[in-house]
Amino acid sequence: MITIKLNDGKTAEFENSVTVYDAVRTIDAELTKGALGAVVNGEVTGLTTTVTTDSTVSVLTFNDDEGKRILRHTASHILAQAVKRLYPETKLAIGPAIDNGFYYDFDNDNGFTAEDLKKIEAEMKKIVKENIKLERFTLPRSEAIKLMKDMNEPYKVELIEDLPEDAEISFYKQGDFTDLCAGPHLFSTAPVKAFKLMSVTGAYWRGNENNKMLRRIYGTAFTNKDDLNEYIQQQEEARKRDHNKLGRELGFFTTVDTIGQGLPILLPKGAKVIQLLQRYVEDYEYSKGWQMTKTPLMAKSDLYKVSVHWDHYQDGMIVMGDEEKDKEVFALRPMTCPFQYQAYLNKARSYRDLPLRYSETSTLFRNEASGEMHGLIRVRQFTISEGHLMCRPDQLEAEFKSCLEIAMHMLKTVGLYEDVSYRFSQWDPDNRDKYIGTEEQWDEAQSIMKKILDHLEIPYVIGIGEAAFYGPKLDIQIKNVFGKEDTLITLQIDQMLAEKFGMEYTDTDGEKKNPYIIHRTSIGCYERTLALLIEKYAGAFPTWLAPTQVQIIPVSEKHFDYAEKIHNALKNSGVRVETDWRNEKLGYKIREAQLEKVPYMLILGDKEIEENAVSVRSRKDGDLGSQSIEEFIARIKDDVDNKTLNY
RNA sequence: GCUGGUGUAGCACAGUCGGUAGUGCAUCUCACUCGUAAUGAGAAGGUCGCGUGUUCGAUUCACGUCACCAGCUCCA
Repeated sequence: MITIKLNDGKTAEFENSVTVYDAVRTIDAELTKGALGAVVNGEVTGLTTTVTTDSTVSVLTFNDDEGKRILRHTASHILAQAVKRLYPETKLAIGPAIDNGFYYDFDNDNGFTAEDLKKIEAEMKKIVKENIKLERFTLPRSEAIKLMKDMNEPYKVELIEDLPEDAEISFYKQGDFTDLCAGPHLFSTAPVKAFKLMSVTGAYWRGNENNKMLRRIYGTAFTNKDDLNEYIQQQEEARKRDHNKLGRELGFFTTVDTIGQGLPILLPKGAKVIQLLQRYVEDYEYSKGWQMTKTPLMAKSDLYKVSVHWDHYQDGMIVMGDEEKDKEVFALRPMTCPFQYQAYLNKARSYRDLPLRYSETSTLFRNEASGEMHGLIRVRQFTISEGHLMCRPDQLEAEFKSCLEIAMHMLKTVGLYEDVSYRFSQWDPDNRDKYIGTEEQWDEAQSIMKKILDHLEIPYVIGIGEAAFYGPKLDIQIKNVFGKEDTLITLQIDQMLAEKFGMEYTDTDGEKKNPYIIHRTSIGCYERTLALLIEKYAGAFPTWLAPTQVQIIPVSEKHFDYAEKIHNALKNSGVRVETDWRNEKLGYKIREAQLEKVPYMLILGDKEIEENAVSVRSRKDGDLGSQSIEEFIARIKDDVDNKTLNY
């Protein structure tokens, strides 16, 4: 006899073995409703798994992340089955569940058109309706390979060959379709009630650009149509915030064919927001003991050879000239490090000089691959709040912490603090060519950073192979409206470049030593930050960051004199004010200002002139009634001084 | 760089199965002098992304190229 215990405490006994589903149904049939999978003794499994020992079982539904994954993983198999039915020559690669859905990679020389997707969806509907049972079976390695060879699935053969010798090789079979898969899966295709194929794109086999590019079909799946429709609607709503659309519509930036890719024009509104951020960051950094440098935007190749960028980063640099032909070859700088190091080298340093904190609002140039550019998020020229901090080993933790605190402060101030995640980016020991330094140096730098991060209780994930070539990083990550993650802020520990540059300090014992260097940014690059702020606020910036804070709307031409008086009063108080001098109806001008997302409108007519007041309309709350100009100015100043994030 | 898609007036989009193009908003002019999300009338605005080819004729077809979009790879 075995005892099965549900997580709510109810138990039952069974002979020798029982499937998870039967056990749950026997103990509490209600729980089988909406069940997609289960957790048995802490392990996620399918409902048809057989249990042979005393076990604790809980049921997974669509409300559980793992439940969603099971449904969507099966949906990806249904997709593959439909594709094989319609296009039998197609080869299968991989098809996992992902955050908001699933995908499957296919090798199909003809690709898939939008029409094909419709056909595939129709076939998938049939498969769901057929209510096909999924059966799991395992095979010894050689038989598994033989099966996949017989089925003419070379990618699957390759996958099996790469599995460890002792791995259990499992397959899932659903009717006329069998796939190599670790599972778990649904017991049948029927619960995949609502799904949609979203797009077809290219993806390299095994994520390696030297491999063949496969066709990836993305889709999503839910247990009912309402949830699917809600999700699609949410996606559409999110896309309305897309900075690349909204930022252009609202006049923050534009691009011009003849200038080139990744080289956006920041229009007055975008430039204003960046100026406000930049001033704030520079002043704040200064208050925290950082000194500003201004270093050249380009240098001879000699500098980059010292910094090893010439060997490790040349593809990413804009190089002017040809070393074969030209006496001097220049390159635009892709980062500020080697330039600020020259400031350090300007004189002999003592342990008393450290920590030395150099900041710079630094314009950088990177020759990104042509397909990488994206609005303001990924560009070829950008300006970053860059900084390098040279310190002694005993200062490293406190200084790293203070750099992190500045970054956190900035995230809170602009309102992105809740939206970020942390990645501890480490080197990849299996890919030595990408990095300089020894294994011991990497172990040391990474263990120092780990200690600091653990000590500060930073909830990070580890990114293998994401480190800079000279050291590990703490990357502060953020997702855009499409769910794509980018690095917003980075803090790096570098114990290699100081030696390359001959940067030293004389320690208390009279010995010359290399300082540790922290590479860091406090708000990341301004273009990217602007993009994410546009998406965060849907263009409706908090008052302290709004390009225009107040729009004055005279009721008619009769009120222009008074409008001018108020305009000047606001302007003299440092408020960013515009007046709509056009001869238009009041309602029209309000609508325009509202669509421009100006935080405050002031309506000025006979009534206000008589009362010597202003009527305030808030973008968010509508008509706020009238008040004196002094009161209104105080209100704006309060928003600005407190960096209120009300929007 | 790769896969797929897109490119028609400032913006959003029609359209031409090959005979040089429209609608709405915006712009300009005139009238209205207006009270919290669009007043009315008129005018102007486009070598249909760029180049080459096919053709009597190309915005439409083909090829190339540039830019934009999504994804992959890469990265702040």
